Amino acid sequence: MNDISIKSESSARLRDCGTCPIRHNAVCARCEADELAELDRVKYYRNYEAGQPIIWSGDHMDFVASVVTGVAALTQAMEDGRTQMVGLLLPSDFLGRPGRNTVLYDVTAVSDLTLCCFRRKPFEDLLKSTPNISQRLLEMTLNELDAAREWMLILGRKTAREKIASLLSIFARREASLHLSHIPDGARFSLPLTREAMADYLGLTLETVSRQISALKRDGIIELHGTRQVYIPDFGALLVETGDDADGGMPE
Amino acid sequence: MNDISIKSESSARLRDCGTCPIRHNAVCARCEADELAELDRVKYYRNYEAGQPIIWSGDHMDFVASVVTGVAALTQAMEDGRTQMVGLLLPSDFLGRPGRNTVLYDVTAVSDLTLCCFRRKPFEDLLKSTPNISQRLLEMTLNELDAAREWMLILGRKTAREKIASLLSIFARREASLHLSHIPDGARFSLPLTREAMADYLGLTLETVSRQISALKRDGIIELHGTRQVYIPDFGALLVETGDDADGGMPE
DNA sequence: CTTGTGCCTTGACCTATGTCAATTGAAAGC
DNA sequence: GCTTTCAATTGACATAGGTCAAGGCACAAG
Repeated sequence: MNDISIKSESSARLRDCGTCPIRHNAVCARCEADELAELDRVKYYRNYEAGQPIIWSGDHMDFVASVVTGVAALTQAMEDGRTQMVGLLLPSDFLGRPGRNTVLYDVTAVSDLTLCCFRRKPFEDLLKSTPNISQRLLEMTLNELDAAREWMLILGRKTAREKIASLLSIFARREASLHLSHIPDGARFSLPLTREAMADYLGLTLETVSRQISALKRDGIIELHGTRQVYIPDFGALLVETGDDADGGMPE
Repeated sequence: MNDISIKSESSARLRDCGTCPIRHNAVCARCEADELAELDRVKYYRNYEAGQPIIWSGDHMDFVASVVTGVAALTQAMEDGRTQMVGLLLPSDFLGRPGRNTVLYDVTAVSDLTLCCFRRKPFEDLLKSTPNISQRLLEMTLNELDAAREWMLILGRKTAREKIASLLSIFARREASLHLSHIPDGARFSLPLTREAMADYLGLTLETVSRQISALKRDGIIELHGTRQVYIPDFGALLVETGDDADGGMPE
């Protein structure tokens, strides 16, 4: 919600890179004016409503894109309906795979979403000729790989409670990095995902997610306002619940 | 073992890129003679014995490297000893993270291992000046990200039996892509991992791994010679057990 | 051939999480 | 202000996989 739900009316406003909210974080972060102009020639915006599919696994994909506002999810599905989220794209994240014209997972808009799309072929050409783009993309991809690996530890080894705590701390941290400066003690944010989407993210069922959230609430680790607004009185206490060492409780 | 266990005696022989077994797959795959010469100036070889640690999470890492022969594992550990493998590096795979001088996971030699190392700083400079390197690295990183995402589905949603079947089919496929041409019906290979390492890979315990392997054997999906030699009479049957759709059983 | 030392297998039992089903809550349209 | 609808909670119960413990197998060293 809040800063996420810019709808179609704004697509005109967004056409200018100068005022683009992700100007300094996306693939184009390092581009000079002339390079932006090149990109501009192959770009267009697209809007999706919350819940809308963007592409299906196996589809032909003739563009790559940056998420401007909103949240998109990459999910893999099995025949029998089991589903695992394998990527969560937030503003400035990159969607698509230069060098491949087909897509390996379903992509869905989790919230209302605006993409800044680039036609794939010309983008690939730019990639070759513009180190400021290809190097930024390499950096972003390495970051995503690191995130994916952390996620694997969560999926493979953590208990349900630890999984939920980990997810909440990820959101809390991100919220902090956007607005406030650092230490998010007393963080407050609204969950961008339904219980079902959280379950898909964490390899759980929605019932287990619900139960563990209730348990964390009972134990005073989190407070809920309604069903989406989360308040974290003591971030350290939440961290302990994630099972990640770091320090955990500083007393002792 | 077989083609993997080239030991220290060979490190001299390996000094020449011309005869390097990974010449056409590693980061250097696209390099011209002059670019190889540049790389050569900052490179050196290192050998590790099976089981040896290479670096620990948090350590300073002053090199990046290509795996020349052998297998290395990236693992994340939790305080209480739980452990999850998050990457398995095979010959030609890249180790290290340009732009970061510290390492996020433990790296261990799973089998005897030879690395072709590049001093980090000069490698990063080359990366900036040599598109043939940076673009190959981008491509490889995107591939790893795809693999990581497939792995997430395995970790998050598959049953123990499906996990084992998936792992075996991954090995079978790789074996095939090395030696034979394609369809690995009647594949035969030796497991490069102990039961414990497989458990770490799959987010299981070693007992469960053992039980599921026994079960697949009982059901005639695989045959074992000793404890490591695997024979797969009917690859399609194995695929069905992975839970991945594709086609599965062609009859029907 | 004998003894170790690491794997690996197998069994009995336990628990975390999934499954199925009923209820409650809360935002959206009339 | 009601009704509808979709999301979330909660409970009772089932089960896959973890835990603990005892052997077994095979290769290496003597």
